[in-house]
Amino acid sequence: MSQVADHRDQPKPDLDELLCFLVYSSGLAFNRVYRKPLGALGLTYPQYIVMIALWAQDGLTVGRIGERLRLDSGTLTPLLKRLEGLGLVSRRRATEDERRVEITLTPQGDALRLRAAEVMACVTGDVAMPPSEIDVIKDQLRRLRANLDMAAA
Amino acid sequence: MSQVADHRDQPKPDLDELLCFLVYSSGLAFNRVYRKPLGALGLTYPQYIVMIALWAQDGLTVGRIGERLRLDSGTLTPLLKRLEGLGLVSRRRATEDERRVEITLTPQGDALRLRAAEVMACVTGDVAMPPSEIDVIKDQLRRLRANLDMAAA
DNA sequence: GACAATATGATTGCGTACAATCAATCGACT
DNA sequence: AGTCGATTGATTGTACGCAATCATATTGTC
Repeated sequence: MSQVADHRDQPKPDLDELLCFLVYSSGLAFNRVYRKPLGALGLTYPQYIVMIALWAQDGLTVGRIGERLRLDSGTLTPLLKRLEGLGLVSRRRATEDERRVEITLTPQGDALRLRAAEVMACVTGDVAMPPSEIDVIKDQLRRLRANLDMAAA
Repeated sequence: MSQVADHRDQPKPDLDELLCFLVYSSGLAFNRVYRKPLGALGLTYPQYIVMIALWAQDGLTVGRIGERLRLDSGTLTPLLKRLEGLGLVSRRRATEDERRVEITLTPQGDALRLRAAEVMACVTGDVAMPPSEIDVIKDQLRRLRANLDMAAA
């Protein structure tokens, strides 16, 4: 009994059945939630995560920031120049190795830490899921991302 | 007993402890995995999901595509013009309501369905997680996204 | 020292994302 | 017919994200 299959029998995947689309659209949704409170600080979401990286460890080079955020210099260079224009960070060539550019928080950049913590708490509330479940999602996303990284390498 | 807390006691969140960053960076990782196989078809990831929406239901207007993909006309109009330039879709004003622009698959656009299915299967392999676990993640992301949508509304 | 190989950012070009705004159209009501 | 309000895309401007390329600086080797 051979099975006949024209393309009407092909799965017509609803986008919400695709893991890739759920990740993609959830990222857009996060961005929309962050837009307003971060906008009050003058930041975009990618700028915010750069600041988080610097609050955790100041004085990183462009390359190290890129490793942590998984972004390349084509993204980071103009972004960091904007943060510099906002007076939140300073960029200067390392004296030991003039290929490197070290990014340092200014006092204003450091001071933003507290207001940013409020944004984080606010968004955590918007997620509106129990901490135990959030931990599960985070663990799954870490493993998913690791698998994708492996495949893209 | 008042507690002293300077900012060194503040949590210095590792980015990988933040749900928002895991979603964000997983989206970038998906994009990187899709880039090569989709590039062979001449598509970007957002163009690919537009095509998926059209393969599921042809003849959608710009606005309806935007609803399904959660993108606005500022994103879709140039994207659809590129798909038109690739010969995959046609754009024409609806005669009944000339505000609407209907997007229709060309034969070439429809034909791409099969090659796209191979890409999907390939990426599904790259995800490298058991289907039961994928179903769990998808369900969690749907609920997370719904909560974020609620907060952003 | 000379020179190749490597490392590191910067630049350019293309394609999203989205806010804000605009233009055209439609619907309903007078 | 005329007009007001709402709908729908298109346009503009800003900001990512990344591939490809470039310029500079460093390291290793001779």
